[in-house]
Amino acid sequence: MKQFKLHAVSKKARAGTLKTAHGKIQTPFFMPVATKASVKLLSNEEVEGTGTQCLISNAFILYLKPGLETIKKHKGLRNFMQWKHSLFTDSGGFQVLSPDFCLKLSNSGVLFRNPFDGKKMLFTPELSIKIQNSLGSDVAMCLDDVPIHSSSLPRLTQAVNRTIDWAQRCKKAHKNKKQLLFCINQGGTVRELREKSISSLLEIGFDGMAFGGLCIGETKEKMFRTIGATITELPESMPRYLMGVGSIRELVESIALGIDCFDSCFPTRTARHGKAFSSKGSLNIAAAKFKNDLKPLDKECNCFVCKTHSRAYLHHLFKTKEENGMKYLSYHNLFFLQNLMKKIREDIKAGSFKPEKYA
RNA sequence: GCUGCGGUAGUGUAGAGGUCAGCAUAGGGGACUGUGGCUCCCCUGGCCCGGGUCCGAAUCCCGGCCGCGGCC
Repeated sequence: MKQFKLHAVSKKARAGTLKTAHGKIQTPFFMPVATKASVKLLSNEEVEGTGTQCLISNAFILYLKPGLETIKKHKGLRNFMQWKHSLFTDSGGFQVLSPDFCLKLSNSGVLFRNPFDGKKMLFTPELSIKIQNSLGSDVAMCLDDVPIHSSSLPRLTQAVNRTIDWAQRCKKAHKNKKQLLFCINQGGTVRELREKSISSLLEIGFDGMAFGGLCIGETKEKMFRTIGATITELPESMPRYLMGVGSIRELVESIALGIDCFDSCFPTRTARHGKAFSSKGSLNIAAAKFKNDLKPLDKECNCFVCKTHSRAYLHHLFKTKEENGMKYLSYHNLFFLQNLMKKIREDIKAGSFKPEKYA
């Protein structure tokens, strides 16, 4: 992949650059989610301030609302939301399969009910790609079939085969030459299925490879074992994306296995629920012990929240449901995470990356 | 002074002889991982006080105390 350049490898951990139509992303990197074209509670300037290089939005959700017409009138999603840097779009595979939408899953696609008008519609690989082409994101994701983690072997096998078939259809439908296209492997925590998924997808040929259907309830040990055992099948030149991972420990350990790219709602959602990342483990700011704590969330963090506000103040904002509390913790968590990613990139380049160091 | 109504977790309330006394909120703790943004789970905590009737009383009766209303 000529868009991806590796600069350094420290054991299995990699540092590189992913070039998109709108910038160079230093890897490994983390994307906050802007599902509905906005990182919840934060302005673009604030998101930039956290050190974020790239966001990920959601094709399916944006297709439902505001719809493609509005976004086309703005000449694309980046322009619509005024995000100046790189942007991924997720296919919508993860969302459309939720019981809220999904009526019937079949080889042709996902029959779903549009909650805004009640109409039944078929969401297909071709439609997902068409939407993502119109949105004009820098990286589009293939539509995949994501089985729940407790699925039977036949169901996992079906999902692997269907995801391969859908990836083929996505590739065929993909017309936007400025947009990279990443595929997604499946297979639960069954090594043979993952390997089959990976080899078939490699044959079709994509700009990047995502691990899908992980971190959805299986044990962390199984997740890491699965990634570790199958990531070796990938060519070095291919960027590897672990979808849906956003907690410190999982990020660090996945980077140690050779993952380059992540996205997750975890840092911002957990922030809205009062939990702040820190170098000494996360803290629940609403807990009574912080009522009179004058210290910042993390004394080593340079974010404006830590430089300005005490834990006691943030505790107060949560207890009184002032929404700045959620905003400040969202900002801090993203800043903390992006700062950690930066340190990790530097350490990989310096050859001093050790997973134990950060968690 | 007389009379009526009412007193149930910190707060607001349900409960009309047998309830593990229900609910909401506050308080304490936990969860959240390709987000339909204020979610979910767990825990603590209560029948105003005395008597009486009854196998059994938050519930019925009597007396007190307190609150609100009405009348002298």
